[in-house]
Amino acid sequence: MTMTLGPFATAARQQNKSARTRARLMDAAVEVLARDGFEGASVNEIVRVADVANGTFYVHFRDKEAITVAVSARIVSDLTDQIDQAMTDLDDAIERFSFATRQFIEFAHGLPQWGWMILRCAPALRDAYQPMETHLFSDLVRGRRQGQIPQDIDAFLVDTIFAMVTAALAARLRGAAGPEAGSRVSELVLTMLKVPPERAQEVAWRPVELREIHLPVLPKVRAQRPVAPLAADAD
Amino acid sequence: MTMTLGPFATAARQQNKSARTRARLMDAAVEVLARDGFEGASVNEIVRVADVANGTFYVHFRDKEAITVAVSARIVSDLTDQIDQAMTDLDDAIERFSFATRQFIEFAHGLPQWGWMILRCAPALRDAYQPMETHLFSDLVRGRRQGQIPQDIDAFLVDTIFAMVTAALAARLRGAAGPEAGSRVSELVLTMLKVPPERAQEVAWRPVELREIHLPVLPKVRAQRPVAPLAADAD
DNA sequence: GCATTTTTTGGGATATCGTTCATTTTTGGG
DNA sequence: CCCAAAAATGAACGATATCCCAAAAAATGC
Repeated sequence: MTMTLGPFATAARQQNKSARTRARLMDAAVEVLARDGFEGASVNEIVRVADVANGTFYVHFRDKEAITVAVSARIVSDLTDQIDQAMTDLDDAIERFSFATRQFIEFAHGLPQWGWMILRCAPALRDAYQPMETHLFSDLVRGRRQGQIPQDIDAFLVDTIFAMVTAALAARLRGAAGPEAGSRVSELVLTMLKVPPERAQEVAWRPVELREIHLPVLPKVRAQRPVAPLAADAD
Repeated sequence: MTMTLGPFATAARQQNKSARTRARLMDAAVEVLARDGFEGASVNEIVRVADVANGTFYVHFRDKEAITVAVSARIVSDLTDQIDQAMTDLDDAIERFSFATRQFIEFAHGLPQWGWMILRCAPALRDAYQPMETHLFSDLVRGRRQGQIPQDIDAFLVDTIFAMVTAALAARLRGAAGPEAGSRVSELVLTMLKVPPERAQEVAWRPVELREIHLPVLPKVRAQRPVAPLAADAD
């Protein structure tokens, strides 16, 4: 009966029961959403995977959408935080982009359910995943200001780049591409941005130390829930 | 009671009743799939939209997946056929790519439900939409052989380009981009392929006459169904 | 107009969906 | 160890899902 705990449940091991159950529901939600997509997922399936009574779900979340955005928010913030931390010493925008892309792909590849969930839910819940694009955007305008990116940056371009990176992630997850996926797509993007080819290639393929996956960020422990007569949706 | 007929139903107006109801089911399927996605769509909803008894569905299709691949196959073949026809006089691979991309996006924009259906079902039914990538692939290797594309072509690259084009289509459909979407993404792709910038820009933005939407290709009229005791799935 | 084949119909069997809520179990402080 | 608060439970609701099939309706050939 010693179930292997998911990332959220592991992180919540030291918290009170409510938080622990909530975490198990979130891990289960990731699994189901990754497998069936947002529209195809069902609350019943989530509680089945979480090994929890159906009524328990509604103690913690209002409905399917609520748990999806809660999980998405955590995934997005955990990912961007970790990648940011791993990049504190990088200033050059080109290098930052390449590193972030590679780290992101290898990261999601190491936690495939998170990766699949992102791929399957991002189109359905665009604004929940907006922070990732925003992050990307700010790094790119930095590069523009540094004079390294000749191309003008706007929403359309960021959208395009995001699509390229997620396509690379999809290829990586389905096994069509190996660990070089991040480098390949980096180089393609940089070339597209009219970065000089030698530099694009050098930066994209330079060996780099990717961080270990260390997830999720331990949530702030709160002694007791203050009020909350009914489930809270967003974290 | 004079319902406006969808593209399939219109094309099947002159055929026997079986073909006509089948066509109405397909139009309804497009509408529902575009709105709810593959996982979220239900047979019940399709028959409701088609204004047909639920039992009728199973006379024509085995299940949801069967009708989805049938519709997808028709959409893909109709689209590629029409675009091919409009390109018969174009030899230059660069120009072909740019034209096809622009035509494709404006096309799907003129028939938004088809566009949305492609966007929402392509990830779930990759092989049904493979022909589009294959088409793209062959045009690109042609350009490679013509010496116009310095970049090597492989599945990963085609995947990436396809993702870029569909992202542009999505932006166009949701109103985030105007008619320039096709040109913009064309130029980006060509730049990525290391086509000289001036040429990329010239080809991508040169005014071009896009064909009228003329759909779907009238299906070959067959006097009578020969046998088929139970529904056929693929066309 | 009639008989035969083709096609559609709609209700029924069965399963699962989301959701609520009265009840039971677990938790933790004194 | 006991008791109040917190949390989890699972039976039960109506809605909706898929799929089947005997019967009705429509189309077709003579």
